Amino acid sequence: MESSGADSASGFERVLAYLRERLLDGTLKPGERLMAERELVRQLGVSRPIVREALRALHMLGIVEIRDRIGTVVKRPDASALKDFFTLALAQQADLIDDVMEARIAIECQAVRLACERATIADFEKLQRALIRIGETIDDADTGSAADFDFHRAIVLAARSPTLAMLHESMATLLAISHRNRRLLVQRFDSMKSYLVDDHKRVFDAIVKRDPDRAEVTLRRHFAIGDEYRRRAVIGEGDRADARTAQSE
Amino acid sequence: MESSGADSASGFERVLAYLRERLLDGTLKPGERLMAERELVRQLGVSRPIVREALRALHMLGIVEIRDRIGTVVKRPDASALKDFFTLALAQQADLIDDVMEARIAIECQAVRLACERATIADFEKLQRALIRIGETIDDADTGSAADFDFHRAIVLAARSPTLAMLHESMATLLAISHRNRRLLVQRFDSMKSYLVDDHKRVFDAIVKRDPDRAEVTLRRHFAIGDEYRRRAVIGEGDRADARTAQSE
DNA sequence: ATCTTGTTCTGGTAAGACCAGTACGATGAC
DNA sequence: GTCATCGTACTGGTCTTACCAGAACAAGAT
Repeated sequence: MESSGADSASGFERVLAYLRERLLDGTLKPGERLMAERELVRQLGVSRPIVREALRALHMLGIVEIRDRIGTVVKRPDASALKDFFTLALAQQADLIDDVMEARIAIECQAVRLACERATIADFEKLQRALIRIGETIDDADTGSAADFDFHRAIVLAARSPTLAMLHESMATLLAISHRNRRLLVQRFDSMKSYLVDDHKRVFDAIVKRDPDRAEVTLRRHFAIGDEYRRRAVIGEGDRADARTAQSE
Repeated sequence: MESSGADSASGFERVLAYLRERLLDGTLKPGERLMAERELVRQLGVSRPIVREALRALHMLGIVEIRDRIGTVVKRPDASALKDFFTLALAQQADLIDDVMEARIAIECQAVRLACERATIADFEKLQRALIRIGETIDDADTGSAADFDFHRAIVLAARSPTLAMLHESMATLLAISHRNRRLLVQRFDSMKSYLVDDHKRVFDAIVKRDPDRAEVTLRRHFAIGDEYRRRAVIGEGDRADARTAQSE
Protein backbone atom coordinates (compact mmCIF):
# COMPACT_ATOMS: atom_id res chain seq x y z
CA MET A 1 0.00 0.00 0.00
CA GLU A 2 3.08 2.18 -0.33
CA SER A 3 2.73 2.54 -4.05
CA SER A 4 2.20 6.25 -4.53
CA GLY A 5 5.57 7.84 -4.05
CA ALA A 6 7.41 9.35 -1.13
CA ASP A 7 7.22 7.43 2.08
CA SER A 8 9.81 7.85 4.84
CA ALA A 9 7.54 10.25 6.70
CA SER A 10 4.59 9.06 8.70
CA GLY A 11 1.29 8.82 6.94
CA PHE A 12 -0.10 11.77 8.80
CA GLU A 13 2.91 13.87 7.94
CA ARG A 14 2.60 12.85 4.35
CA VAL A 15 -1.00 13.95 4.06
CA LEU A 16 -0.23 17.19 5.81
CA ALA A 17 2.75 17.85 3.59
CA TYR A 18 0.67 17.16 0.52
CA LEU A 19 -2.05 19.56 1.53
CA ARG A 20 0.40 22.17 2.72
CA GLU A 21 2.10 22.08 -0.64
CA ARG A 22 -1.17 22.50 -2.50
CA LEU A 23 -2.05 25.40 -0.29
CA LEU A 24 1.31 27.07 -0.64
CA ASP A 25 1.62 26.78 -4.39
CA GLY A 26 -1.85 28.13 -4.92
CA THR A 27 -3.38 24.96 -6.27
CA LEU A 28 -5.86 25.21 -3.43
CA LYS A 29 -7.35 28.63 -2.97
CA PRO A 30 -9.82 29.89 -0.38
CA GLY A 31 -13.36 28.86 -1.14
CA GLU A 32 -12.29 25.88 -3.14
CA ARG A 33 -13.38 22.44 -2.17
CA LEU A 34 -10.60 19.93 -1.90
CA MET A 35 -10.93 16.35 -2.91
CA ALA A 36 -13.05 13.99 -0.90
CA GLU A 37 -11.48 12.14 1.98
CA ARG A 38 -11.74 8.84 0.21
CA GLU A 39 -10.08 10.32 -2.82
CA LEU A 40 -7.16 11.51 -0.70
CA VAL A 41 -6.99 8.03 0.75
CA ARG A 42 -6.60 6.60 -2.72
CA GLN A 43 -4.09 9.17 -3.89
CA LEU A 44 -1.83 9.11 -0.88
CA GLY A 45 -2.10 5.49 0.07
CA VAL A 46 -3.07 6.06 3.66
CA SER A 47 -6.12 5.11 5.59
CA ARG A 48 -9.09 7.34 6.06
CA PRO A 49 -8.62 7.89 9.79
CA ILE A 50 -5.19 9.29 9.01
CA VAL A 51 -6.58 11.59 6.36
CA ARG A 52 -9.16 12.75 8.82
CA GLU A 53 -6.51 13.46 11.41
CA ALA A 54 -4.75 15.72 8.96
CA LEU A 55 -7.95 17.47 7.95
CA ARG A 56 -8.93 18.00 11.56
CA ALA A 57 -5.50 19.39 12.23
CA LEU A 58 -5.91 21.92 9.44
CA HIS A 59 -9.39 22.63 10.65
CA MET A 60 -7.97 23.40 14.07
CA LEU A 61 -5.67 25.94 12.49
CA GLY A 62 -8.59 27.53 10.73
CA ILE A 63 -7.09 26.74 7.36
CA VAL A 64 -9.92 24.54 6.31
CA GLU A 65 -13.57 24.06 7.04
CA ILE A 66 -15.02 20.58 7.19
CA ARG A 67 -18.64 20.69 6.20
CA ASP A 68 -20.62 17.65 7.11
CA ARG A 69 -21.82 15.74 4.07
CA ILE A 70 -20.61 18.51 1.81
CA GLY A 71 -16.88 18.40 1.70
CA THR A 72 -13.81 20.19 2.96
CA VAL A 73 -13.25 23.70 1.73
CA VAL A 74 -10.31 26.01 2.09
CA LYS A 75 -11.09 28.86 4.39
CA ARG A 76 -9.64 32.32 4.40
CA PRO A 77 -7.83 32.00 7.67
CA ASP A 78 -8.56 34.54 10.30
CA ALA A 79 -7.26 35.11 13.74
CA SER A 80 -10.23 33.58 15.46
CA ALA A 81 -8.74 30.21 14.72
CA LEU A 82 -6.03 30.97 17.21
CA LYS A 83 -8.44 31.38 20.05
CA ASP A 84 -8.02 27.82 21.21
CA PHE A 85 -4.30 28.08 21.04
CA PHE A 86 -4.09 31.28 23.01
CA THR A 87 -6.56 30.14 25.61
CA LEU A 88 -4.74 26.91 26.26
CA ALA A 89 -1.24 28.21 25.80
CA LEU A 90 -1.86 31.05 28.17
CA ALA A 91 -3.14 28.72 30.82
CA GLN A 92 0.13 26.84 30.72
CA GLN A 93 2.52 29.68 30.29
CA ALA A 94 1.53 33.14 31.32
CA ASP A 95 4.76 34.77 30.26
CA LEU A 96 3.84 34.09 26.68
CA ILE A 97 2.11 37.43 26.79
CA ASP A 98 5.33 39.38 27.03
CA ASP A 99 6.72 37.56 24.07
CA VAL A 100 3.68 38.14 21.94
CA MET A 101 3.61 41.73 23.07
CA GLU A 102 7.02 42.23 21.55
CA ALA A 103 5.69 40.98 18.26
CA ARG A 104 2.77 43.35 18.52
CA ILE A 105 5.13 46.24 19.07
CA ALA A 106 7.00 45.18 15.99
CA ILE A 107 3.84 45.17 13.93
CA GLU A 108 2.57 48.48 15.20
CA CYS A 109 5.83 50.35 14.86
CA GLN A 110 6.04 49.32 11.26
CA ALA A 111 2.37 50.06 10.76
CA VAL A 112 2.59 53.54 12.19
CA ARG A 113 5.37 54.36 9.75
CA LEU A 114 3.35 53.13 6.81
CA ALA A 115 0.32 54.91 8.18
CA CYS A 116 2.25 58.17 7.96
CA GLU A 117 2.64 57.63 4.25
CA ARG A 118 -0.68 56.09 3.42
CA ALA A 119 -3.30 57.28 5.83
CA THR A 120 -6.25 59.03 4.25
CA ILE A 121 -8.44 61.73 5.68
CA ALA A 122 -10.91 59.04 6.61
CA ASP A 123 -8.18 57.33 8.61
CA PHE A 124 -7.41 60.54 10.39
CA GLU A 125 -11.02 60.89 11.33
CA LYS A 126 -11.21 57.34 12.58
CA LEU A 127 -8.10 57.87 14.65
CA GLN A 128 -9.48 61.06 16.08
CA ARG A 129 -12.75 59.45 17.01
CA ALA A 130 -10.83 56.71 18.80
CA LEU A 131 -8.77 59.36 20.51
CA ILE A 132 -11.86 61.08 21.81
CA ARG A 133 -13.29 57.84 23.04
CA ILE A 134 -10.08 57.13 24.92
CA GLY A 135 -10.56 60.35 26.80
CA GLU A 136 -14.23 59.65 27.47
CA THR A 137 -13.71 56.14 28.77
CA ILE A 138 -10.61 56.82 30.77
CA ASP A 139 -12.17 55.65 34.00
CA ASP A 140 -13.62 52.38 32.84
CA ALA A 141 -11.36 49.39 32.32
CA ASP A 142 -13.61 47.60 29.87
CA THR A 143 -14.72 50.33 27.50
CA GLY A 144 -11.42 52.08 28.05
CA SER A 145 -9.27 49.20 26.92
CA ALA A 146 -11.61 48.72 23.99
CA ALA A 147 -11.18 52.34 22.96
CA ASP A 148 -7.46 52.06 23.40
CA PHE A 149 -7.37 49.02 21.24
CA ASP A 150 -9.51 50.64 18.58
CA PHE A 151 -6.98 53.40 18.28
CA HIS A 152 -4.13 50.96 17.80
CA ARG A 153 -6.14 48.96 15.36
CA ALA A 154 -6.92 52.09 13.42
CA ILE A 155 -3.21 52.73 13.08
CA VAL A 156 -2.63 49.30 11.65
CA LEU A 157 -5.54 49.61 9.28
CA ALA A 158 -4.27 52.96 8.12
CA ALA A 159 -1.06 51.24 7.09
CA ARG A 160 -3.09 49.50 4.41
CA SER A 161 -1.17 46.28 4.72
CA PRO A 162 -3.21 43.10 4.77
CA THR A 163 -0.36 41.14 6.24
CA LEU A 164 0.32 43.52 9.08
CA ALA A 165 -3.39 43.69 9.77
CA MET A 166 -3.68 39.93 9.88
CA LEU A 167 -0.76 39.56 12.21
CA HIS A 168 -2.01 42.32 14.45
CA GLU A 169 -5.43 40.82 14.63
CA SER A 170 -3.91 37.51 15.64
CA MET A 171 -2.06 39.08 18.48
CA ALA A 172 -5.08 41.13 19.46
CA THR A 173 -7.02 38.04 20.40
CA LEU A 174 -4.49 37.15 23.01
CA LEU A 175 -3.56 40.61 24.10
CA ALA A 176 -7.10 41.73 24.66
CA ILE A 177 -7.01 39.91 27.96
CA SER A 178 -3.76 41.34 29.23
CA HIS A 179 -4.68 44.69 27.84
CA ARG A 180 -7.72 44.89 30.00
CA ASN A 181 -5.80 43.81 33.07
CA ARG A 182 -3.28 46.46 32.34
CA ARG A 183 -6.01 49.00 32.24
CA LEU A 184 -7.06 48.15 35.73
CA LEU A 185 -3.86 49.83 36.78
CA VAL A 186 -5.30 53.13 35.72
CA GLN A 187 -7.12 53.22 38.98
CA ARG A 188 -3.87 53.05 40.82
CA PHE A 189 -1.92 55.69 38.96
CA ASP A 190 -3.45 59.09 38.45
CA SER A 191 -0.59 59.99 36.18
CA MET A 192 -1.53 57.15 33.90
CA LYS A 193 -4.63 58.94 32.74
CA SER A 194 -2.72 61.74 31.16
CA TYR A 195 -0.25 59.20 29.87
CA LEU A 196 -3.01 57.39 28.05
CA VAL A 197 -4.52 60.49 26.59
CA ASP A 198 -1.43 62.51 25.81
CA ASP A 199 0.63 59.67 24.39
CA HIS A 200 -2.02 58.65 21.95
CA LYS A 201 -2.52 62.25 21.02
CA ARG A 202 1.17 62.63 20.27
CA VAL A 203 1.16 59.55 18.10
CA PHE A 204 -1.84 60.88 16.28
CA ASP A 205 -0.15 64.21 15.69
CA ALA A 206 2.90 62.55 14.26
CA ILE A 207 0.77 60.54 11.87
CA VAL A 208 -1.14 63.59 10.74
CA LYS A 209 2.13 65.44 10.19
CA ARG A 210 3.28 62.36 8.30
CA ASP A 211 6.48 62.07 10.26
CA PRO A 212 7.34 58.36 10.40
CA ASP A 213 10.39 58.71 12.62
CA ARG A 214 8.64 60.74 15.25
CA ALA A 215 5.58 58.52 15.06
CA GLU A 216 7.59 55.41 15.68
CA VAL A 217 9.67 56.88 18.46
CA THR A 218 6.57 58.19 20.16
CA LEU A 219 4.76 54.91 19.86
CA ARG A 220 7.77 53.02 21.14
CA ARG A 221 7.98 55.32 24.12
CA HIS A 222 4.28 54.81 24.68
CA PHE A 223 4.78 51.08 24.97
CA ALA A 224 7.84 51.49 27.15
CA ILE A 225 6.04 53.74 29.58
CA GLY A 226 3.15 51.32 29.74
CA ASP A 227 5.61 48.62 30.62
CA GLU A 228 7.09 50.82 33.28
CA TYR A 229 3.69 51.34 34.84
CA ARG A 230 3.16 47.65 34.90
CA ARG A 231 6.52 47.10 36.50
CA ARG A 232 5.78 49.59 39.19
CA ALA A 233 2.40 48.01 39.78
CA VAL A 234 3.99 44.62 40.29
CA ILE A 235 6.29 45.92 42.98
CA GLY A 236 3.31 47.58 44.61
CA GLU A 237 3.95 51.19 43.86
CA GLY A 238 1.33 53.75 43.08
CA ASP A 239 0.84 57.48 43.10
CA ARG A 240 -2.50 57.48 44.82
CA ALA A 241 -3.08 57.23 48.51
CA ASP A 242 -4.98 53.97 48.32
CA ALA A 243 -2.30 52.27 46.35
CA ARG A 244 -2.08 49.41 48.78
CA THR A 245 -5.62 48.28 48.23
CA ALA A 246 -4.80 46.42 45.05
CA GLN A 247 -1.35 45.35 45.97
CA SER A 248 -1.79 41.65 45.67
CA GLU A 249 -1.17 41.24 41.97
CA MET B 1 -22.46 3.96 24.10
CA GLU B 2 -23.54 7.39 25.26
CA SER B 3 -23.31 6.53 28.92
CA SER B 4 -20.68 8.92 30.18
CA GLY B 5 -22.36 12.26 30.41
CA ALA B 6 -22.78 15.15 28.02
CA ASP B 7 -23.62 14.20 24.48
CA SER B 8 -25.23 16.72 22.11
CA ALA B 9 -21.83 17.70 20.77
CA SER B 10 -19.95 15.60 18.28
CA GLY B 11 -17.57 13.03 19.61
CA PHE B 12 -14.60 15.03 18.52
CA GLU B 13 -15.89 18.13 20.26
CA ARG B 14 -16.53 16.13 23.35
CA VAL B 15 -13.01 14.82 23.58
CA LEU B 16 -11.60 18.23 22.88
CA ALA B 17 -13.82 19.83 25.47
CA TYR B 18 -12.81 17.24 28.02
CA LEU B 19 -9.12 17.79 27.44
CA ARG B 20 -9.48 21.54 27.25
CA GLU B 21 -11.18 21.53 30.60
CA ARG B 22 -8.44 19.43 32.18
CA LEU B 23 -5.84 21.74 30.74
CA LEU B 24 -7.54 24.90 31.88
CA ASP B 25 -8.33 23.84 35.41
CA GLY B 26 -4.78 22.70 35.97
CA THR B 27 -5.52 19.00 36.24
CA LEU B 28 -3.12 18.55 33.37
CA LYS B 29 0.10 20.47 33.72
CA PRO B 30 3.06 20.72 31.34
CA GLY B 31 5.25 17.67 31.45
CA GLU B 32 2.47 15.46 32.64
CA ARG B 33 1.41 12.46 30.69
CA LEU B 34 -2.27 12.22 30.01
CA MET B 35 -4.17 8.99 29.96
CA ALA B 36 -3.67 6.51 27.17
CA GLU B 37 -5.77 6.82 24.07
CA ARG B 38 -7.61 3.63 24.80
CA GLU B 39 -8.38 4.87 28.27
CA LEU B 40 -9.86 8.05 26.84
CA VAL B 41 -11.89 5.90 24.52
CA ARG B 42 -13.33 4.05 27.47
CA GLN B 43 -13.98 7.13 29.55
CA LEU B 44 -15.58 9.24 26.86
CA GLY B 45 -17.36 6.55 24.94
CA VAL B 46 -15.95 7.43 21.56
CA SER B 47 -13.88 5.50 19.12
CA ARG B 48 -10.14 5.65 19.03
CA PRO B 49 -9.89 7.42 15.67
CA ILE B 50 -11.92 10.24 17.17
CA VAL B 51 -9.68 10.44 20.19
CA ARG B 52 -6.70 10.54 17.92
CA GLU B 53 -8.21 13.34 15.88
CA ALA B 54 -8.53 15.40 19.02
CA LEU B 55 -5.02 14.61 20.17
CA ARG B 56 -3.61 15.45 16.77
CA ALA B 57 -5.51 18.69 16.83
CA LEU B 58 -3.96 19.62 20.15
CA HIS B 59 -0.62 18.49 18.85
CA MET B 60 -1.05 20.85 15.92
CA LEU B 61 -1.57 23.69 18.33
CA GLY B 62 1.58 22.77 20.16
CA ILE B 63 -0.35 22.10 23.34
CA VAL B 64 0.56 18.47 23.49
CA GLU B 65 3.31 16.21 22.30
CA ILE B 66 2.49 12.73 21.10
CA ARG B 67 5.39 10.43 21.75
CA ASP B 68 5.31 7.19 19.87
CA ARG B 69 4.95 4.21 22.18
CA ILE B 70 5.36 6.42 25.21
CA GLY B 71 2.24 8.44 25.58
CA THR B 72 0.89 11.93 25.13
CA VAL B 73 2.39 14.59 27.33
CA VAL B 74 1.40 18.19 27.88
CA LYS B 75 3.88 20.56 26.37
CA ARG B 76 4.89 24.00 27.44
CA PRO B 77 3.45 25.77 24.45
CA ASP B 78 5.13 28.52 22.54
CA ALA B 79 4.14 30.46 19.51
CA SER B 80 6.29 28.37 17.21
CA ALA B 81 3.42 25.96 17.03
CA LEU B 82 1.59 28.49 14.91
CA LYS B 83 4.16 28.38 12.17
CA ASP B 84 1.90 26.31 9.98
CA PHE B 85 -0.95 28.68 10.55
CA PHE B 86 1.00 31.77 9.64
CA THR B 87 2.81 30.18 6.76
CA LEU B 88 -0.44 29.03 5.22
CA ALA B 89 -2.29 32.18 6.13
CA LEU B 90 0.36 34.32 4.54
CA ALA B 91 0.43 32.12 1.49
CA GLN B 92 -3.12 33.06 0.71
CA GLN B 93 -2.12 36.60 0.14
CA ALA B 94 1.21 35.69 -1.36
CA ASP B 95 0.45 37.72 -4.43
CA LEU B 96 1.43 40.61 -2.23
CA ILE B 97 5.08 39.86 -1.79
CA ASP B 98 5.85 43.48 -1.09
CA ASP B 99 3.27 43.46 1.61
CA VAL B 100 4.75 40.42 3.31
CA MET B 101 8.12 42.04 2.94
CA GLU B 102 6.90 44.99 4.95
CA ALA B 103 5.87 42.66 7.69
CA ARG B 104 9.28 41.08 7.60
CA ILE B 105 10.85 44.49 8.01
CA ALA B 106 8.63 45.03 10.99
CA ILE B 107 9.79 41.82 12.60
CA GLU B 108 13.44 42.40 11.92
CA CYS B 109 13.49 45.97 13.09
CA GLN B 110 12.00 44.92 16.37
CA ALA B 111 14.30 41.93 16.53
CA VAL B 112 17.42 43.95 15.95
CA ARG B 113 16.49 46.18 18.85
CA LEU B 114 15.98 43.26 21.16
CA ALA B 115 19.14 41.69 19.84
CA CYS B 116 21.04 44.74 21.00
CA GLU B 117 19.87 44.02 24.52
CA ARG B 118 19.98 40.27 24.55
CA ALA B 119 22.59 39.03 22.11
CA THR B 120 25.28 36.87 23.64
CA ILE B 121 28.87 36.45 22.57
CA ALA B 122 27.80 33.32 20.76
CA ASP B 123 25.29 35.39 18.82
CA PHE B 124 27.98 37.87 17.89
CA GLU B 125 30.10 35.04 16.59
CA LYS B 126 27.26 33.63 14.58
CA LEU B 127 26.54 37.02 13.09
CA GLN B 128 30.17 37.51 12.24
CA ARG B 129 30.40 34.15 10.55
CA ALA B 130 27.36 35.01 8.48
CA LEU B 131 28.94 38.35 7.66
CA ILE B 132 32.07 36.67 6.38
CA ARG B 133 30.04 34.29 4.29
CA ILE B 134 28.19 37.19 2.73
CA GLY B 135 31.50 38.56 1.56
CA GLU B 136 32.66 35.21 0.26
CA THR B 137 29.53 34.42 -1.68
CA ILE B 138 28.94 37.86 -3.04
CA ASP B 139 29.07 36.70 -6.66
CA ASP B 140 26.73 33.77 -6.45
CA ALA B 141 23.00 34.34 -6.28
CA ASP B 142 22.16 31.04 -4.61
CA THR B 143 24.74 30.77 -1.87
CA GLY B 144 24.80 34.52 -1.59
CA SER B 145 21.15 34.91 -0.83
CA ALA B 146 21.43 32.01 1.61
CA ALA B 147 24.24 33.76 3.44
CA ASP B 148 22.32 36.98 3.42
CA PHE B 149 19.35 35.27 4.92
CA ASP B 150 21.43 33.51 7.52
CA PHE B 151 22.61 36.87 8.74
CA HIS B 152 19.10 38.19 9.05
CA ARG B 153 17.95 35.03 10.70
CA ALA B 154 20.80 35.29 13.17
CA ILE B 155 19.58 38.74 14.12
CA VAL B 156 16.11 37.44 14.84
CA LEU B 157 17.42 34.51 16.82
CA ALA B 158 19.59 36.84 18.86
CA ALA B 159 16.43 38.65 19.89
CA ARG B 160 15.49 35.53 21.83
CA SER B 161 11.82 35.87 21.08
CA PRO B 162 10.05 32.70 20.03
CA THR B 163 7.17 34.60 18.54
CA LEU B 164 9.31 36.90 16.44
CA ALA B 165 11.41 33.96 15.31
CA MET B 166 8.36 32.00 14.33
CA LEU B 167 6.85 34.84 12.35
CA HIS B 168 10.13 35.52 10.65
CA GLU B 169 10.53 31.93 9.63
CA SER B 170 7.02 31.82 8.25
CA MET B 171 7.77 34.76 6.03
CA ALA B 172 11.15 33.38 5.12
CA THR B 173 9.46 30.43 3.49
CA LEU B 174 7.49 32.72 1.28
CA LEU B 175 10.18 35.25 0.61
CA ALA B 176 12.95 32.81 -0.21
CA ILE B 177 12.16 32.91 -3.90
CA SER B 178 11.88 36.63 -4.28
CA HIS B 179 14.94 37.03 -2.17
CA ARG B 180 16.99 34.99 -4.56
CA ASN B 181 15.66 36.87 -7.56
CA ARG B 182 16.60 40.05 -5.86
CA ARG B 183 20.11 38.80 -5.54
CA LEU B 184 20.38 38.31 -9.26
CA LEU B 185 20.50 42.05 -9.46
CA VAL B 186 23.91 41.98 -7.90
CA GLN B 187 25.30 41.13 -11.27
CA ARG B 188 23.89 44.31 -12.64
CA PHE B 189 25.05 46.75 -10.04
CA ASP B 190 28.69 46.79 -9.00
CA SER B 191 27.81 49.18 -6.24
CA MET B 192 25.43 46.64 -4.79
CA LYS B 193 28.29 44.45 -3.71
CA SER B 194 29.63 46.99 -1.29
CA TYR B 195 26.07 47.75 -0.29
CA LEU B 196 25.54 44.17 0.71
CA VAL B 197 28.78 43.88 2.61
CA ASP B 198 28.99 47.30 4.22
CA ASP B 199 25.35 47.56 5.23
CA HIS B 200 25.37 44.26 7.02
CA LYS B 201 28.64 45.18 8.64
CA ARG B 202 27.15 48.42 9.93
CA VAL B 203 24.15 46.60 11.37
CA PHE B 204 26.48 44.15 13.02
CA ASP B 205 28.52 46.95 14.54
CA ALA B 206 25.44 48.58 15.97
CA ILE B 207 24.36 45.33 17.57
CA VAL B 208 27.76 44.74 19.08
CA LYS B 209 27.76 48.26 20.45
CA ARG B 210 24.27 47.51 21.75
CA ASP B 211 22.80 50.62 20.20
CA PRO B 212 19.17 49.82 19.36
CA ASP B 213 18.36 53.11 17.70
CA ARG B 214 21.32 53.03 15.37
CA ALA B 215 20.78 49.35 14.67
CA GLU B 216 17.19 49.89 13.65
CA VAL B 217 17.90 52.95 11.55
CA THR B 218 20.73 51.19 9.79
CA LEU B 219 18.67 48.11 9.13
CA ARG B 220 15.79 50.21 7.87
CA ARG B 221 18.09 52.04 5.52
CA HIS B 222 19.45 48.71 4.37
CA PHE B 223 16.01 47.59 3.33
CA ALA B 224 15.23 50.92 1.73
CA ILE B 225 18.37 50.84 -0.36
CA GLY B 226 17.63 47.30 -1.44
CA ASP B 227 14.23 48.49 -2.56
CA GLU B 228 15.82 51.32 -4.45
CA TYR B 229 18.09 48.93 -6.30
CA ARG B 230 15.12 46.87 -7.24
CA ARG B 231 13.29 49.93 -8.44
CA ARG B 232 16.18 50.92 -10.61
CA ALA B 233 16.45 47.41 -11.95
CA VAL B 234 12.82 47.45 -12.99
CA ILE B 235 13.27 50.58 -15.02
CA GLY B 236 16.33 49.03 -16.60
CA GLU B 237 19.05 51.05 -15.03
CA GLY B 238 22.43 49.73 -13.99
CA ASP B 239 25.92 50.90 -13.30
CA ARG B 240 27.64 48.33 -15.42
CA ALA B 241 28.13 48.52 -19.14
CA ASP B 242 26.16 45.34 -19.88
CA ALA B 243 23.18 46.42 -17.88
CA ARG B 244 20.84 45.71 -20.71
CA THR B 245 21.57 41.99 -20.85
CA ALA B 246 19.27 41.10 -17.99
CA GLN B 247 16.66 43.66 -18.62
CA SER B 248 13.67 41.39 -19.05
CA GLU B 249 12.64 40.88 -15.47
C1' DA C 1 -42.14 22.70 -16.38
C1' DT C 2 -42.36 20.84 -11.88
C1' DC C 3 -42.35 17.58 -8.32
C1' DT C 4 -40.83 13.14 -6.66
C1' DT C 5 -37.79 9.64 -5.98
C1' DG C 6 -33.75 7.23 -5.90
C1' DT C 7 -28.97 6.37 -6.24
C1' DT C 8 -24.65 8.08 -5.14
C1' DC C 9 -21.54 10.87 -2.90
C1' DT C 10 -20.19 13.27 1.34
C1' DG C 11 -18.42 13.46 6.07
C1' DG C 12 -18.99 11.13 11.04
C1' DT C 13 -18.22 7.30 13.70
C1' DA C 14 -17.44 2.64 15.45
C1' DA C 15 -14.96 -1.66 16.07
C1' DG C 16 -11.36 -4.71 15.60
C1' DA C 17 -7.00 -5.94 14.30
C1' DC C 18 -1.96 -5.78 13.63
C1' DC C 19 2.79 -3.76 14.21
C1' DA C 20 6.75 -2.11 16.62
C1' DG C 21 8.91 -0.40 20.17
C1' DT C 22 8.86 0.81 25.53
C1' DA C 23 8.52 0.06 30.46
C1' DC C 24 8.83 -2.71 34.07
C1' DG C 25 8.52 -6.60 36.74
C1' DA C 26 9.93 -11.40 37.01
C1' DT C 27 13.36 -14.53 36.38
C1' DG C 28 17.69 -16.10 35.97
C1' DA C 29 22.90 -15.99 36.61
C1' DC C 30 26.54 -14.37 39.29
C1' DG D 1 22.01 -9.95 47.68
C1' DT D 2 22.97 -7.79 43.22
C1' DC D 3 22.72 -7.31 38.60
C1' DA D 4 21.70 -8.53 33.88
C1' DT D 5 18.33 -10.61 30.99
C1' DC D 6 14.00 -11.65 29.29
C1' DG D 7 8.84 -11.47 28.83
C1' DT D 8 4.82 -9.54 28.77
C1' DA D 9 1.65 -5.95 29.02
C1' DC D 10 0.97 -1.52 27.34
C1' DT D 11 1.76 2.46 24.16
C1' DG D 12 1.03 4.97 19.99
C1' DG D 13 0.65 4.32 14.60
C1' DT D 14 -1.86 2.45 11.15
C1' DC D 15 -5.15 -0.11 8.25
C1' DT D 16 -9.60 -2.19 7.20
C1' DT D 17 -14.29 -2.73 7.08
C1' DA D 18 -18.64 -1.24 7.99
C1' DC D 19 -22.64 1.51 8.85
C1' DC D 20 -25.24 6.02 9.37
C1' DA D 21 -27.47 10.28 7.86
C1' DG D 22 -27.88 14.06 5.17
C1' DA D 23 -26.77 16.52 0.49
C1' DA D 24 -26.55 16.54 -4.40
C1' DC D 25 -28.12 15.46 -8.65
C1' DA D 26 -30.15 13.12 -12.28
C1' DA D 27 -33.91 10.47 -13.96
C1' DG D 28 -38.51 9.50 -13.91
C1' DA D 29 -43.52 10.59 -12.89
C1' DT D 30 -46.96 14.06 -12.80
